[in-house]
Order: sequence, then C-alpha cells, then structure tokens
Amino acid sequence: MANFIDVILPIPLEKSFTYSITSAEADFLKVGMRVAVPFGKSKIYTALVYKIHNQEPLIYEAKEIHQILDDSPVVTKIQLVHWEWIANYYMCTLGEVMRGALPSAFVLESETVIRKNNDVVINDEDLKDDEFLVYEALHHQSSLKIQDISNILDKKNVLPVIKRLLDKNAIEVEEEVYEKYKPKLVRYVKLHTSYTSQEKLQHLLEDLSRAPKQRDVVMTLFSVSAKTKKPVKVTDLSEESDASTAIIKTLIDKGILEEYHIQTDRVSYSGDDNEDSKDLNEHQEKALKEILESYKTQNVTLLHGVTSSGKTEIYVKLIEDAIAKGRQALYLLPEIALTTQLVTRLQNYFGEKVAVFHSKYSSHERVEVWYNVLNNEAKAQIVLGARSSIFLPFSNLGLVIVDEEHESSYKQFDPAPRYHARDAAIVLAGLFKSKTLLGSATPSLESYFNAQQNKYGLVEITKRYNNVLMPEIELVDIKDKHKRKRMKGHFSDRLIEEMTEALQDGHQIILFQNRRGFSPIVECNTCGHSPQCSNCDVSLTYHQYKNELRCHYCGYHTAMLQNCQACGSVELDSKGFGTEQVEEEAKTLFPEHKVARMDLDTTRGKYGYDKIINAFEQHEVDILVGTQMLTKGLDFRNVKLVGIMNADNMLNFPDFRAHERSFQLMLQVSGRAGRTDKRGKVLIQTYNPYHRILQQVSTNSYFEMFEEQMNDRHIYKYPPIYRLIKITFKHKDYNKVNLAAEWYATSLRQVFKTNVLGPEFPPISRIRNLYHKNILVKIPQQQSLVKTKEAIIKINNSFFSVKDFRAIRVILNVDNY
DNA sequence: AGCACGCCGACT
DNA sequence: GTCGGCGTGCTC
Repeated sequence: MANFIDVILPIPLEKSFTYSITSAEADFLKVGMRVAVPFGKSKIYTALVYKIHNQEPLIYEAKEIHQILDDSPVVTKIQLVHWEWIANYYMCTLGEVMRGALPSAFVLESETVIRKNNDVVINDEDLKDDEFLVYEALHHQSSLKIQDISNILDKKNVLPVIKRLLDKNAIEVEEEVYEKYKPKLVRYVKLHTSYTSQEKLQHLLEDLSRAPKQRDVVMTLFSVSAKTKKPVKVTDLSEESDASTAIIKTLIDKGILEEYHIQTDRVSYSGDDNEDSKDLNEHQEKALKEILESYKTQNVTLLHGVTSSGKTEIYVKLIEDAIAKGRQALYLLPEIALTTQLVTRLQNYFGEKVAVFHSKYSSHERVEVWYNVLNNEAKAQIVLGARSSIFLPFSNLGLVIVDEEHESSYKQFDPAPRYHARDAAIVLAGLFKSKTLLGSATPSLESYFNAQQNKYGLVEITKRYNNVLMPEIELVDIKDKHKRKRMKGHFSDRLIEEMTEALQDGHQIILFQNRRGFSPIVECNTCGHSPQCSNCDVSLTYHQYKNELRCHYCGYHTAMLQNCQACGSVELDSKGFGTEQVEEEAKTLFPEHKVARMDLDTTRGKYGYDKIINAFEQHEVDILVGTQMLTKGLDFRNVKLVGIMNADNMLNFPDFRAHERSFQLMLQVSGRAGRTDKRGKVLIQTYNPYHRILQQVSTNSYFEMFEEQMNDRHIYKYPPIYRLIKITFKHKDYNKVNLAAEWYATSLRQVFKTNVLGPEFPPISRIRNLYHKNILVKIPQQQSLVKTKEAIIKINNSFFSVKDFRAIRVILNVDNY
C-alpha cells in the first residue's frame, strides 16, 4: 500500500500538502517530525508531519519528500491541538502558527548554489561579458549563491545569466539545505594516555625543563584537575596558567596533551544551592489559601494584589507545589519585565530547574531550551518566559502563571499568528487539565470582568508587603503653574521642591515621560513646516543624541536639517518633549547629581537594559528618566519619589482603552516609589487634575475605575462587553484601498448590520509607502464567535475572487486590543 | 509567502 | 534590443 504524509508548510496557505513516502519512511516517521520537502519549481522547505496515511491524492501526483530531519518528533500532539486552536481562533493558517512557534533554527529553507561544471571545458570566447564574470569567479570560489552573483554583476535579476550558463553546460546548480542549529562544543584537554605512568611523566617534565611555559601549563593542568576532579576546559587552563592558546596548541601538536570536545548548553545556570522559599505573611497566606480554594471550581483565577504586595512569593509556592507533583510550570511575563532581577530571584529558589526563554536569546539558545523542555529535562522544569514561550513543547505542564496579566504586549500584532499569550496560555493549560493564575496590580478590564462573571476565580491582596504604605499621590495642576509662572521647563515648582528634598536625603528619583504619541518634532519658526517622512504619513522626530531626524514607523533617518525645506529659513525649533529633553532639563536643574535615561534608544543590545538597571541599583544614578520600561517589576529599594511629567498625553490617546491604560500605567509607575519603610511620594503633573482617572489614580480606586470604565464600554459597545475583530487593508494605491475597504464593509454590513464600523483611516494612514484603512467588526455577547468568523471568512474569500482586489493585503486581527 | 512567467515601458 | 517594473497563477 502506498504511503503518504500531510504536512504543514511555514507559509500562509490554507491548503494542506500531501507527499508520498516509502514504507520504510512510513515506519520511521511520526507526527511532529520535520521533513525537508521540495516545493514549487526548485525550492526546498522545512515541513512538519501532520498526518500519516494511505489516501493517494486524486487530482495530482504527490512528490516525494527530500529528507527526514529529525529522529523523533520535535512538536508534540498537544502542541498541534494548541496550534489548531490558535489558527482557528485568531483566523490564520497552521503554517503561520508553525512559523511563529518554532525557533527559526528549526525552519530551514534551501538556497540555490552554483558550481562550475568541471566535466566540460568552456572557451572564454563563447561567453558573454556577464557570463564570463560569473564563470571566472567560480575559478576562485568553489560555489556561489544567488546573492553573490547578484553582487558580482551588480544587478538584481541574475537568473537569465544563470540560465544561459546552464544551457552552455558551464555550471550546475543545486539546492542546499543547511542545518542551522549546531550544538555548542567546548574544547577540553587531558594528558595523553602515553604519559599516564609515573615514570614517563617524570621524563616528560625533564624534557620540558627547557620550555618552562609549556611545563607550567602541564603542571597547572595537574593542579586544576586535582582540585576540581572534573574535565579541564581549554579556556580555563589558558586562564589559570596564564598561557596563550598557542602554547596549548603546541602541546597538543606534540602529542603531550589530547584535546576532545563535549557538547554543552549555551544557556546554563551555575549558582549557589537553592534557598528555601520565603514564608508567606498573613495576607499572602490567606491569598494562597483562597487561590487553592478557588481552583476547586475554577480553572483560571485572577490574583489582584496591589504593587509590591508580594505576588511573586505566592507564585513561588504554587510552582513548588507543581514541581513536587512532578509537573512542569510556565511563568509568563511581558518582555520588558523579564529582568535579570526576577530571573535571579527565581533561580535562588529553584536553582537550575529554571529555564529562561527570551527574545534576546539567539536562535541556537532557543533550540536548546526547546529540547530541554521537550525531553522534560531537570533543568527545564520551570520555564520563565515572554509571550512566545507558550509555544514550547511541554509534556506535562501542571501550572501556568501569567504575571502582569494586563500588559498589552502579550498580544502579538504584526506577523500572524496575532495571538494573545494570556488567552492562548489559558487554553494550553486547559489541554493539560491544569490551572492558570493571572496576576496583576491593575487587572485588565476583561479579566476583572471575567472574574465578576464567575468565569475566573478572584483573589485580592490589598496590603503591601511588610505593611509598607501605599505612596502618597499628589496631582499638580501645571496649567495653573504656567499661569503663575512657576514652571521651569517641564518641571513645576512642586516637583523641584520634592526632588530637592529627596536628593538631600540621599534618595533616588524616577521621572516618567510617556513618549507614545508625543515625540519631539521639528518645526520651522518662519513658515511652520515640519519635516515629514517620505514613506509614512508622520512627522520625523528629533533625536538629540545623534542629532538626527528619525521615523519611528519605517526607521528612515537623516541628519538634522540646517534649513527649512519649505522656506529655507534657518530658524528651526524642536517642539514637544520626550525623555531626552526631560533628561537635559533635569541635568541643568540638578547639575551636581547624576541623571540617566532609560528608553528604547539607551537599552539596545543584550545587556544595555541590565547596565542601566544595575547602575541605578548601585546608586550610581540619582535620577532616572524613562518610558514605560520603568513600570515593570523592577524593585528599587531606595526610590522615594516618582514624578509623572505629563499625564495628559496618555489620557488623550485616541483609543478606547486609553483611560484604562493610563490608570494602569500611572499606578504601576507609582508602585516604584517607597518600597521599604519610608512612605513614597508620587507627583503627577497634569493640565486637568479633575480628570476622573487621575482622581482614581490618586486614591488608588481600582474598583471605581473598573465600574466607570465598564459603564463606558457598555454605552459605546466595546470590549469586554462586545468582542472586536479589526480588518486592515494595505496597498500602495490610495484609491484601491478605499475601493476595497468600501466593498468589504458593504458585504459585512449585509450580515452584521450596524455592528460594522468604518472603513476609516488610522491616525497614521501611510506607513512604508502603503496606505492603511481599517474596518472594525463588533460582536455582541450573544452572537456566536464561530459563526461570525465563518461569515467573515466567506466574505474574505469572495473578496479575493475579485481580480482588482487580489493585490490588497488584508489583515484579520481578532481581539485587537 | 515566494517564485516563475509574461507583458510592457524606458534606458545602457 | 534588454532591463526591471508588476499583474497573475501556482505550489502537493
């Protein structure tokens, strides 16, 4: 009987693809293994075995697979079920989920390599100029890639040249697939076996008496291996004996030392023995009991605990419990909260059982974590990770913790799958019949709503750890201060007073400036023109540190202009203020204190972030100016004062969640103040101190905020009362986008009537030369989600059967908030 | 998505 | 004449 497999290909296609396999392959292959398959005219892709069967396809002949890439499955059956849920719920293909789920080193693509055909002698005269260039290059290099040839000829389309060379039999082409993941090997050395006897050793040392450096190295090797009783690394030996690797190499070449390699993990933890977890205080103890109680009836429980109420200790207890039952635990955090501080804290309790999964990890490091989780290794019992760690191949997941549950960065926006990690994690936990804990000081409305509706359990902690008082929050009316001329730049007299006092007492200060929607732009004082990005519909923002203008959407940048492009005037002024300006002003106001800034620009690189945090922790910095990054889980002991420079720009952001977000952000930043015995102080500068949200922040009234916001959501039909699906259209032709969006909206309205909003241009209507337009579909609570999606897919299909619309890119975003 | 094929304007 | 633009169709 003929054998076939259906595979998932990492491309956005609905169809499944069938390949034929031999019966030997059929015996070996299992669902979840990777295979390399030919796809299209010449390419080879990595595919994942999805089904193994005997149904021969009727309308085409299945190709054979190229190669099997794994010995055993790298993706589990449960994962595949999870992928199906994600593809279904978030309206994307399994291929897209595969792309997002697998570490990129797992997904190989072929590359065309060109080699000289040595069987045929070619006369140079027979070749045209460009053909000769390529042929000539192959004399020096044994193989060339398409990209290389493109560089040699300095043109884009090189395929015709290759084709002609191929016709003349001068070259041969081949598709090559490279295994991207290579285990890391560490070099070790030992004394060659021929010197192990005492006598021979004596000889050797005498021989080396005239090469003291080499003798040293051999002696060091003895002492090190005697001391540690472990194999000796080349790097360690070189360091201990203070000898260059050249000397060691000489010894190896002489046959005195023998080198060998051992495969190691790139990510490993070597630390002290585990600490016991801390005893919980009465409030934590009570919360833990309530959580366990609620798990009797609920699969998901929301833990609402004020900032620094010690939620982490409760998580630790729950993790301990899961581990004791021999199950794995997943601890999810937003990317920016995944700090060294927290990792160290968890490692103190659980030692090497903790594996970290981070976007700053290299692709190879991710593969290692993947295998460790897949094999249920001891060192991956607890996974601490950002959004994408929900895709790890857990085999026995017993607990999921979603910390900072309200964070919007849990939602993936750009490439599909556009999943929400919190919701996908809840589903994942469900597949393992285990529990999820959502934690936050400022829960998202939807989670709190779910708790109220009894879909989740709810546990609250209202006291901070050690009964530290919540910070005192003061609202400063800067409209009034401006009027009375009590402002110095962006600093009110109150803020300066408080800062002076805090600094005198040797405390640290955090200044928060939300950059979003309010960046420094350049404006001509004569004609009012401000430089625009040529690809996007935005003004360029000014960056002082490099003296350049930059577009935040496409990355376009140029040196700061000297004259206005419109009128030639030299009087250019920068308007608005970002973190840079606050930093500058703070430096001027407090010249004898050290000011640092933390935002996207200053935290680039793997350790850029840690450096700033460390400097601040070590009190090398007195005043830290920063953006949202500051809000996340950082535990600074010595911060007494937090200043929010301007609360209004976040409140006025055009989004239905602006108020909720502002509340969360401000409370989170405030939470950085006074984490020990001294009561912290928070100053919020605003033009509108009577704003409801600001009042609620200042009195720490989550519930009041919740009630009021929910009321708005009811009235305006927004989540969590209604669900949303956003449909985005992109094309470089303005008219086409309009036409397409209008057509789509009309079709939608036939089904969903008034619950279709738009099409509308977003605030920035052109990004990277593409025009954008959005439609919003609102789904009432009683309307079936599944049916709604089915209807949208139907409309989507008929949309793409219109020729004119085929070039339009349509993005479906479920729960786009 | 990528890629080939084919058609069309615009330049060495 | 060929180069590179883009619209169209297809991938087991």
